[in-house]
Amino acid sequence: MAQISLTFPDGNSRHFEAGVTPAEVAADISNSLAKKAISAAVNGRHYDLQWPITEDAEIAIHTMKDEAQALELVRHDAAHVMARAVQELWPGVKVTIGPVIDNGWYYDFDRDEPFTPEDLGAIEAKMKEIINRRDPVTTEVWERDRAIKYYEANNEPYKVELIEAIPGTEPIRMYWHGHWQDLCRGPHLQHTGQIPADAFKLMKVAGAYWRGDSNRPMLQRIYGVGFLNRDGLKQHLTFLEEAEKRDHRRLGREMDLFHLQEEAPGQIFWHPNGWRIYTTLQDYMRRQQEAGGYVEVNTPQVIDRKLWEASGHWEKYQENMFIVEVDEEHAREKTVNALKPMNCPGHVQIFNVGLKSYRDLPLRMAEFGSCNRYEPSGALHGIMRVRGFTQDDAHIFCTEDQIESETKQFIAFLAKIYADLGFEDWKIKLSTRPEKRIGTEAEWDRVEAALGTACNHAGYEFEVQEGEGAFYGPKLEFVLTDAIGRDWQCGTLQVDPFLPERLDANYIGVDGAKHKPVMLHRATLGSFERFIGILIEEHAGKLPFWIAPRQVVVASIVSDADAFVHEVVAALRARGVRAEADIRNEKINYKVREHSVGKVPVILAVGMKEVEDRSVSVRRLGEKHTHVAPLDVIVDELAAEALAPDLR
RNA sequence: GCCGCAGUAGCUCAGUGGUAGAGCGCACCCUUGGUAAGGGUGAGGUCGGGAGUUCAAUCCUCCCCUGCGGCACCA
Repeated sequence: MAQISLTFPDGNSRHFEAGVTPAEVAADISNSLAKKAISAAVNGRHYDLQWPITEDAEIAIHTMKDEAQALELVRHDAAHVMARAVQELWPGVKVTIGPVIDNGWYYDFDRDEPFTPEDLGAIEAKMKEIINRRDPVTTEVWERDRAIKYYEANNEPYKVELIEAIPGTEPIRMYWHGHWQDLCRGPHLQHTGQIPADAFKLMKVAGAYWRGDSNRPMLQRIYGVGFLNRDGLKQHLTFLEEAEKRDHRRLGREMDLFHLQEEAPGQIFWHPNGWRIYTTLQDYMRRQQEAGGYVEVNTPQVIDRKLWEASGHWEKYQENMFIVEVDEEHAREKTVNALKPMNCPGHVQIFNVGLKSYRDLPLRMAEFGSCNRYEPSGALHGIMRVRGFTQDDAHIFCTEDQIESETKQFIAFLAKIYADLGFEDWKIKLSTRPEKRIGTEAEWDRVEAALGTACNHAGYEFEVQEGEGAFYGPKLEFVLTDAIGRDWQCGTLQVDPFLPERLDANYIGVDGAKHKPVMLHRATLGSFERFIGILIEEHAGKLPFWIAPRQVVVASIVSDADAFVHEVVAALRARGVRAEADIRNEKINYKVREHSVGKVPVILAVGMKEVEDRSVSVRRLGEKHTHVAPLDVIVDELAAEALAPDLR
């Protein structure tokens, strides 16, 4: 038998027979390591303890102390144990796939009856039982045909389909947890007893399409979360509870910012407090855009279908558009119009008026464009995904040569704004050519590279999403995260050489001939609605002072101070601070509590002492202590703080 | 759009085949209180909408709407 040399993390090497498994290596080191081992790293690859090693390699044996690997295995085995529990409880339920995800795993099942919340409890109990059996996990590589026949005989058609999709070069690996069997690429734990039985929880059941395809059967997905110990689970559940308190829908109600109601699904009724946030942001963005070399325009809401046909929206996007037909009885001519879902065709109309020269490029045309899209009902989500929204949209008409510098400039523009708004943590995704696309490979090569280099030159990393680009061009997505870790695309930059073609936009080049400009669609915040949602969740409602809708409440401690309260409010308002008086017949404790819950950044309390020396008692949100400041000092201080970052 | 769950007072929620309850909030009164809920009294509901079963429906059945969690979608 051939010998191989295995090198351990401490640098020592030893010889073993080729085909030795990590389990045997561990046993060779010590009995206790053999018991504690969960998997191995062999030349950097996460390796099952049972897989044979056939060549010289670097090896490390993992135990539960190797947290990343342990979590991966625990969750993966828990997914299998869950599937086993389901099949033990309800024989005949078909199994499909069950991957590890953030914080846990899911497994998709095909079963006629829906799983109920009570079922989850039963499954959890059965899982604990299986874990306690400490069933060994074993594995074999099977011939493809044998595996297919096996699954056909067991009435598991989804598994057959999975095997058929595995490339011929890959082994078909079967795993057993005791007598229960599943197709799996591994690796896995030694036995089910290595799963901590008190550190997982089944969270919810949801529908999910087989292979993510809405034309295929709807399966039932059970989600679980799992950790290495009870504390890990507890921490996660606490995090979810805390996240619930940051939910913008809840804070929107508590802070009296907006509401939604069933007569206008997906559209927002902005209350005074919410609208102050909106207009403050919009004013700020308008200044940024002016400074950034944009011109602002405004275009119609309701536009004849002819223009949408020309732009291609009628064909490609109609099912997402609100179509407006004028009643024939009331109109001399019946026309079919659509509410604009995007601003681009309108902007091209403005570009097209008069002849443009290369000297006009790049032309940066901005609009706070109010759009309506008929989003699928299931996609609606608070104010983050709505049917009526306003983009801080702009289209940059430029030459292909200018794409890179415009992109770079835009990223810097966006980064500054995100920083001003308190976001340091965001990421860029580059979506590249999709399967269905127009244009030549060479064109795609050029524009994708231009976006990528622009990012690099601007000093930003990006994640590539292969095939996720628009059919007309690649795009950059600027992604922010909500309270429970869901990603939302906010900013975007998309290259579009196509619309100028369709809508016949031209400029006269240096050569005196007509040329087509390239269009960059770009948005910084994305939509005010979504961005405000993220902003609320990011700050848990405690918005930066300059954006806070109610910046200061001046509260009287005794009613004899009421007159001075009004004087303080007036002084603040005169300096541009959003201040309100609270002279209600309530104790100061009550007022402090109420305005703290309402996330008012500053409470100024006024009693007789303050009246006498013309001062106020200052209490900042989140701080327990207070201090007394002379009126004119605090007015200066808050007036300075109320300025937007770009005006300081 | 698909799967599942839910909809009772402004909010959070309890409840019953015989037309409804709590806490908070709101109004009024007492209280003038020094930094996260002082006390009392009172008003407030077509029980999401429609149809059906029943002597009788908020409750049971069906359809629809909206919301929530996922999936799909997201120019």
